[in-house]
Amino acid sequence: PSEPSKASSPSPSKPPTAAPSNPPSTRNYWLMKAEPNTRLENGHDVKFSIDDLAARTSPEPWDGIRNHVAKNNLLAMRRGDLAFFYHSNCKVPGIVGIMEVVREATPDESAWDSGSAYYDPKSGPEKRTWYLVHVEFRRKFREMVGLRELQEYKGRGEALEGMQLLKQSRLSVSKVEEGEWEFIMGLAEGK
DNA sequence: GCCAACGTTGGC
DNA sequence: GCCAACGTTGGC
Repeated sequence: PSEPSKASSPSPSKPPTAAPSNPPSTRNYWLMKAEPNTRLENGHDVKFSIDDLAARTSPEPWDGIRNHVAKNNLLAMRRGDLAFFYHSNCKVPGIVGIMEVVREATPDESAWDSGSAYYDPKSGPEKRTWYLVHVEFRRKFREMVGLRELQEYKGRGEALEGMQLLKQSRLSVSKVEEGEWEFIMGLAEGK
Protein backbone atom coordinates (compact mmCIF):
# COMPACT_ATOMS: atom_id res chain seq x y z
CA PRO A 1 0.00 0.00 0.00
CA SER A 2 1.24 3.46 -0.83
CA GLU A 3 1.78 6.26 1.62
CA PRO A 4 -0.92 8.90 1.79
CA SER A 5 -0.06 11.63 -0.70
CA LYS A 6 -0.52 14.26 1.95
CA ALA A 7 1.73 17.15 2.79
CA SER A 8 4.16 16.46 5.58
CA SER A 9 4.07 18.19 8.96
CA PRO A 10 3.25 21.88 9.04
CA SER A 11 6.07 24.37 8.67
CA PRO A 12 7.60 25.64 11.94
CA SER A 13 6.22 29.12 11.29
CA LYS A 14 2.68 27.89 11.74
CA PRO A 15 1.20 27.50 15.21
CA PRO A 16 0.83 23.88 16.30
CA THR A 17 -2.93 24.30 16.35
CA ALA A 18 -3.09 25.32 12.68
CA ALA A 19 -6.12 23.82 10.98
CA PRO A 20 -5.45 21.01 8.51
CA SER A 21 -6.11 21.83 4.86
CA ASN A 22 -9.41 19.99 4.98
CA PRO A 23 -10.77 20.08 8.53
CA PRO A 24 -13.76 17.95 9.48
CA SER A 25 -16.06 20.96 9.26
CA THR A 26 -15.54 21.27 5.51
CA ARG A 27 -14.98 17.64 4.66
CA ASN A 28 -17.72 15.85 2.81
CA TYR A 29 -18.62 12.19 3.02
CA TRP A 30 -19.69 9.77 0.33
CA LEU A 31 -20.54 6.17 -0.40
CA MET A 32 -19.33 4.38 -3.51
CA LYS A 33 -20.42 0.96 -4.69
CA ALA A 34 -18.32 -1.72 -6.31
CA GLU A 35 -19.00 -5.34 -7.08
CA PRO A 36 -16.75 -7.87 -5.32
CA ASN A 37 -17.88 -10.74 -7.54
CA THR A 38 -16.93 -11.52 -11.10
CA ARG A 39 -19.35 -10.09 -13.65
CA LEU A 40 -18.69 -9.53 -17.33
CA GLU A 41 -19.43 -6.16 -18.91
CA ASN A 42 -18.55 -5.75 -22.60
CA GLY A 43 -16.24 -8.72 -22.20
CA HIS A 44 -14.42 -7.32 -19.15
CA ASP A 45 -14.61 -8.57 -15.58
CA VAL A 46 -15.78 -5.58 -13.51
CA LYS A 47 -15.06 -7.25 -10.15
CA PHE A 48 -13.49 -4.82 -7.69
CA SER A 49 -13.41 -5.44 -3.94
CA ILE A 50 -11.95 -3.55 -0.99
CA ASP A 51 -9.08 -6.04 -1.02
CA ASP A 52 -8.37 -5.13 -4.64
CA LEU A 53 -8.26 -1.45 -3.63
CA ALA A 54 -6.05 -2.20 -0.62
CA ALA A 55 -3.54 -3.93 -2.91
CA ARG A 56 -3.14 -0.90 -5.18
CA THR A 57 0.15 1.01 -4.97
CA SER A 58 -1.12 4.14 -6.72
CA PRO A 59 -4.36 6.15 -6.64
CA GLU A 60 -7.25 4.25 -8.16
CA PRO A 61 -9.36 5.88 -10.89
CA TRP A 62 -13.00 5.25 -9.99
CA ASP A 63 -14.27 4.88 -13.52
CA GLY A 64 -17.48 3.64 -15.09
CA ILE A 65 -20.00 5.97 -13.44
CA ARG A 66 -22.75 6.43 -16.06
CA ASN A 67 -25.58 8.06 -14.16
CA HIS A 68 -25.97 11.83 -13.96
CA VAL A 69 -26.92 12.00 -10.29
CA ALA A 70 -23.90 9.87 -9.39
CA LYS A 71 -21.74 11.99 -11.69
CA ASN A 72 -22.86 15.17 -9.95
CA ASN A 73 -21.77 13.62 -6.66
CA LEU A 74 -18.36 12.86 -8.21
CA LEU A 75 -18.06 16.47 -9.36
CA ALA A 76 -18.84 17.71 -5.84
CA MET A 77 -16.04 15.65 -4.27
CA ARG A 78 -13.01 17.48 -2.89
CA ARG A 79 -9.54 16.19 -2.11
CA GLY A 80 -9.54 14.91 1.44
CA ASP A 81 -13.18 13.81 1.41
CA LEU A 82 -13.80 10.32 2.77
CA ALA A 83 -15.99 7.65 1.24
CA PHE A 84 -17.42 4.37 2.40
CA PHE A 85 -16.56 1.42 0.17
CA TYR A 86 -19.75 -0.58 -0.40
CA HIS A 87 -19.92 -4.13 -1.74
CA SER A 88 -22.99 -4.51 -3.95
CA ASN A 89 -24.58 -7.22 -6.07
CA CYS A 90 -23.24 -9.93 -3.79
CA LYS A 91 -24.52 -12.34 -1.18
CA VAL A 92 -24.16 -9.97 1.78
CA PRO A 93 -24.09 -6.35 0.59
CA GLY A 94 -22.80 -3.62 2.89
CA ILE A 95 -20.09 -1.15 3.84
CA VAL A 96 -16.70 -2.80 4.15
CA GLY A 97 -14.27 0.08 4.68
CA ILE A 98 -13.12 3.60 3.94
CA MET A 99 -11.21 5.34 1.17
CA GLU A 100 -10.11 8.93 0.59
CA VAL A 101 -10.54 11.16 -2.44
CA VAL A 102 -6.99 12.08 -3.47
CA ARG A 103 -7.70 13.71 -6.85
CA GLU A 104 -10.79 15.61 -7.90
CA ALA A 105 -12.87 14.93 -11.00
CA THR A 106 -11.21 14.48 -14.39
CA PRO A 107 -12.77 13.14 -17.61
CA ASP A 108 -13.40 9.38 -17.63
CA GLU A 109 -11.69 8.36 -20.85
CA SER A 110 -13.07 4.83 -20.64
CA ALA A 111 -16.34 6.35 -21.88
CA TRP A 112 -14.97 6.80 -25.40
CA ASP A 113 -12.89 3.62 -25.52
CA SER A 114 -15.03 1.19 -27.49
CA GLY A 115 -13.09 -1.71 -25.99
CA SER A 116 -13.65 -0.73 -22.37
CA ALA A 117 -16.23 -2.16 -20.02
CA TYR A 118 -17.89 1.25 -19.74
CA TYR A 119 -17.97 2.44 -23.36
CA ASP A 120 -20.58 5.12 -24.02
CA PRO A 121 -20.90 5.77 -27.78
CA LYS A 122 -22.62 9.08 -27.11
CA SER A 123 -19.57 10.57 -25.39
CA GLY A 124 -16.10 11.32 -26.71
CA PRO A 125 -13.01 13.52 -26.28
CA GLU A 126 -15.10 16.41 -27.67
CA LYS A 127 -18.09 15.52 -25.52
CA ARG A 128 -16.81 14.79 -22.05
CA THR A 129 -19.98 13.57 -20.45
CA TRP A 130 -18.48 11.37 -17.75
CA TYR A 131 -15.95 11.94 -15.00
CA LEU A 132 -13.99 10.02 -12.40
CA VAL A 133 -12.14 10.76 -9.18
CA HIS A 134 -9.04 9.03 -7.84
CA VAL A 135 -9.26 7.33 -4.45
CA GLU A 136 -6.88 5.61 -2.04
CA PHE A 137 -7.53 2.84 0.45
CA ARG A 138 -7.69 3.97 4.06
CA ARG A 139 -9.07 1.09 6.11
CA LYS A 140 -11.10 -2.09 6.04
CA PHE A 141 -13.62 -2.74 8.81
CA ARG A 142 -13.03 -5.83 10.93
CA GLU A 143 -16.64 -6.68 10.12
CA MET A 144 -18.80 -5.13 7.45
CA VAL A 145 -21.79 -2.98 8.29
CA GLY A 146 -24.43 -4.79 6.28
CA LEU A 147 -27.23 -3.22 4.30
CA ARG A 148 -29.69 -5.08 6.49
CA GLU A 149 -28.21 -3.44 9.55
CA LEU A 150 -28.33 0.02 7.95
CA GLN A 151 -31.99 -0.54 7.10
CA GLU A 152 -32.77 -1.05 10.79
CA TYR A 153 -32.25 2.70 11.25
CA LYS A 154 -34.16 4.12 8.30
CA GLY A 155 -37.44 4.70 10.12
CA ARG A 156 -38.96 8.06 11.01
CA GLY A 157 -36.76 9.99 13.40
CA GLU A 158 -33.95 7.44 13.22
CA ALA A 159 -30.31 8.12 12.38
CA LEU A 160 -30.41 6.95 8.75
CA GLU A 161 -33.90 8.20 7.89
CA GLY A 162 -32.65 10.45 5.08
CA MET A 163 -29.67 8.44 3.86
CA GLN A 164 -29.36 8.68 0.09
CA LEU A 165 -28.25 5.04 -0.24
CA LEU A 166 -31.49 3.89 1.36
CA LYS A 167 -33.71 6.32 -0.54
CA GLN A 168 -32.12 5.80 -3.97
CA SER A 169 -30.89 2.26 -3.78
CA ARG A 170 -29.77 2.16 -7.41
CA LEU A 171 -27.38 5.07 -7.09
CA SER A 172 -23.76 3.94 -7.23
CA VAL A 173 -22.26 7.13 -5.77
CA SER A 174 -24.24 8.73 -2.97
CA LYS A 175 -23.78 11.45 -0.40
CA VAL A 176 -23.44 10.65 3.30
CA GLU A 177 -24.29 13.36 5.83
CA GLU A 178 -21.79 13.93 8.62
CA GLY A 179 -24.23 12.64 11.24
CA GLU A 180 -24.89 9.53 9.17
CA TRP A 181 -21.16 8.99 8.77
CA GLU A 182 -20.56 9.22 12.51
CA PHE A 183 -23.47 6.93 13.28
CA ILE A 184 -22.23 4.28 10.86
CA MET A 185 -18.68 4.60 12.19
CA GLY A 186 -20.17 3.89 15.61
CA LEU A 187 -21.80 0.74 14.24
CA ALA A 188 -18.51 -0.36 12.71
CA GLU A 189 -16.51 0.31 15.84
CA GLY A 190 -19.03 -1.44 18.08
CA LYS A 191 -18.12 -4.79 16.52
C1' DG B 1 -43.20 18.11 -23.53
C1' DC B 2 -45.79 13.86 -22.62
C1' DC B 3 -45.62 9.21 -21.72
C1' DA B 4 -45.50 4.20 -23.03
C1' DA B 5 -42.16 0.91 -23.80
C1' DC B 6 -38.00 -0.74 -22.71
C1' DG B 7 -33.53 -1.30 -20.17
C1' DT B 8 -30.81 -1.42 -15.85
C1' DT B 9 -29.77 -1.86 -11.00
C1' DG B 10 -29.47 -4.48 -7.22
C1' DG B 11 -31.84 -6.50 -3.16
C1' DC B 12 -34.19 -10.54 -2.19
C1' DG C 1 -34.77 -15.82 -11.29
C1' DC C 2 -37.98 -12.26 -9.84
C1' DC C 3 -39.31 -7.74 -9.75
C1' DA C 4 -39.62 -2.82 -7.82
C1' DA C 5 -37.74 1.42 -8.68
C1' DC C 6 -35.85 4.25 -11.62
C1' DG C 7 -33.64 6.03 -15.93
C1' DT C 8 -33.68 6.39 -21.02
C1' DT C 9 -35.59 6.38 -25.55
C1' DG C 10 -38.35 7.83 -29.13
C1' DG C 11 -42.98 8.47 -31.34
C1' DC C 12 -46.33 11.81 -31.35
